[in-house]
Amino acid sequence: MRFQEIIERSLTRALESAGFPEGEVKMILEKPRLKEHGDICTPIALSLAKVLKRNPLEIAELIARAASFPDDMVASVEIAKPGYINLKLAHAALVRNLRDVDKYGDDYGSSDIGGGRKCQVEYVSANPTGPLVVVSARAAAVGSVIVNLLRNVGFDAEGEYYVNDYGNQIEALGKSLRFRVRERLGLLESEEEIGAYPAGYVTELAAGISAEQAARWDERDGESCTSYGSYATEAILRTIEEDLEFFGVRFDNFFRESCLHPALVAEALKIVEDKGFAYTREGAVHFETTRFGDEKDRVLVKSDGNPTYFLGDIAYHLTKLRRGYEWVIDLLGPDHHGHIPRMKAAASVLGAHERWFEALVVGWVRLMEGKKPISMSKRAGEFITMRELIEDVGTDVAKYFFLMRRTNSPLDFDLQLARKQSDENPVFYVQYAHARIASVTRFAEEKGAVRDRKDTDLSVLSAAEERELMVHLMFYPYVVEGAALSREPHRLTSYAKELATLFHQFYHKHRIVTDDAQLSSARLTLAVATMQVLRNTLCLLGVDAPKSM
RNA sequence: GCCCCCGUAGCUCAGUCAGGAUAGAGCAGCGGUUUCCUAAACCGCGUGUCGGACGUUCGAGUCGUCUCGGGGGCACCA
Repeated sequence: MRFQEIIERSLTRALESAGFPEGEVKMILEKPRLKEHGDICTPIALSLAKVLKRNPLEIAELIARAASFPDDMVASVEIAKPGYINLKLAHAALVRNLRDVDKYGDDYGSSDIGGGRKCQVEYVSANPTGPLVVVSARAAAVGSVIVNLLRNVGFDAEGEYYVNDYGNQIEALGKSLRFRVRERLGLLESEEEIGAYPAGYVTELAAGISAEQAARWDERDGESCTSYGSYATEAILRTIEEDLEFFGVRFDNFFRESCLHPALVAEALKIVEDKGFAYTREGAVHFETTRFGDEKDRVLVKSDGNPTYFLGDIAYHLTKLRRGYEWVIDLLGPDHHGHIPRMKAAASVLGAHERWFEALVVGWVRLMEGKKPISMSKRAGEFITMRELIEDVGTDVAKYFFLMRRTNSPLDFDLQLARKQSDENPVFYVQYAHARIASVTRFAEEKGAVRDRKDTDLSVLSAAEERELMVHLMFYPYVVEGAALSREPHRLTSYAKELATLFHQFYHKHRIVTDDAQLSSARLTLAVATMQVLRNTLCLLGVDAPKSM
């Protein structure tokens, strides 16, 4: 059982025996900002004071007196100013945790609170009409970490990429490709237009198509350009997959929109109609999403008889429901946040429970060269791709930058800063702590210093820096759990940075490998535990944990 | 016009979901630390209208209303 649970239970019992109503207020454990306030605090008495209209300090006093914590868990209980109850962890608990880190290793911090429930995170899902751009890189970083986090706390989580390989845009892409092919072959007629995708990568694709091939496609498809379209889509999709691989992001599945047509799309439509949420106006079938709080009703079938993207998306989510996911998370691009209400409406009509569908919006990424924003225009074909970004700054740096901030907040990505292989670059700070410990263990080995797992007397770790480091290690499972349950990867980067700081401070003040075999062994145990937790954190972030730098 | 996101230190951001203890980091700037396990490190130096106003509260960066500024969305496109 986690220490938080033990403490929560003790506090709940204390509330009971002191005669305070249980469940009236939520049990909250916090990490105090100031060291003097102990390791854990709870404002429970303050919350109760509000409900009971009594003096919070008195309540805190009564709870503190009624509470009995295990001696090997809590060393002291204090009440403070407005009504806080501050707890100090027992050294025995910190030591026990150190042994747990050693024992569980890569699994330290994982849990089973997900209960094996099957869930899915859909992310990136960029249209296969061009290379991935920078905002997709951010989505890739964030989405993959959310999958890692959910798995780590016991969910059966999968990552999926929805491939929109169907519809107008594919046809438009085909037209642009045909233009480039005919351009190369000198077959262009004066009135032909380049179409929606003038960028250079289409020209490159055109180079791989022979005159014979083009002639066959033209004969078969005429103006629809479907063969050009599917050729381009497949080629682009392959580079997308390669680029994601290069970025170290792996999907469990690429789901193609084309396989939804026409059967599942028809089925989805029928469900909306059968449930009475569809009507026809001006020849188009509408979905009354306004009944679920959307701004306006949305078209499902256009008056030309073709399904909209939205209907396809409903069919797609129908498959998610049928594939047995107990909940699904969609990472949406910043320009798609307006789709959330209609998707919630759709999920509801499909019969999903209230919280089945969750949308997370990934914020904008603005690339900066120092203070200057880099202007990008997708139409003009001027943009920096994900590939170019990670070739420029490296995958670890790119990922870390994307994961340092809250998912939905806009991000200025400073290329100048990211390129620097120096202390200005936060990812190296954390990696350096890991490499430094690895180096110390090598040194210890040379000197014959041993980290004896069983017999080491860890009670000698009594310095302030040692204690703080141990406390922080103890909080790791709590941080992972919080990051997973709130879908906030940036908590991991914050945690890693703090842990690195605490280690560097400890390292600076105390020599690890000395003539004192007992002390060396104890400090090595602490250092190695820190390395393990740094590695676990970096692993969740998908960032390398180097043994030397 | 309606809706969503953002507005916290010179810069980039945590903290807002669960209201509480003197609002925190990093970077930039200035000064210091190495006979000793990696100085990609450590230590010291911060007078912030938490965009603004009003409200709820014993208590508001956090909740509510209004407002200002920045971005985005409001297609029978995907």
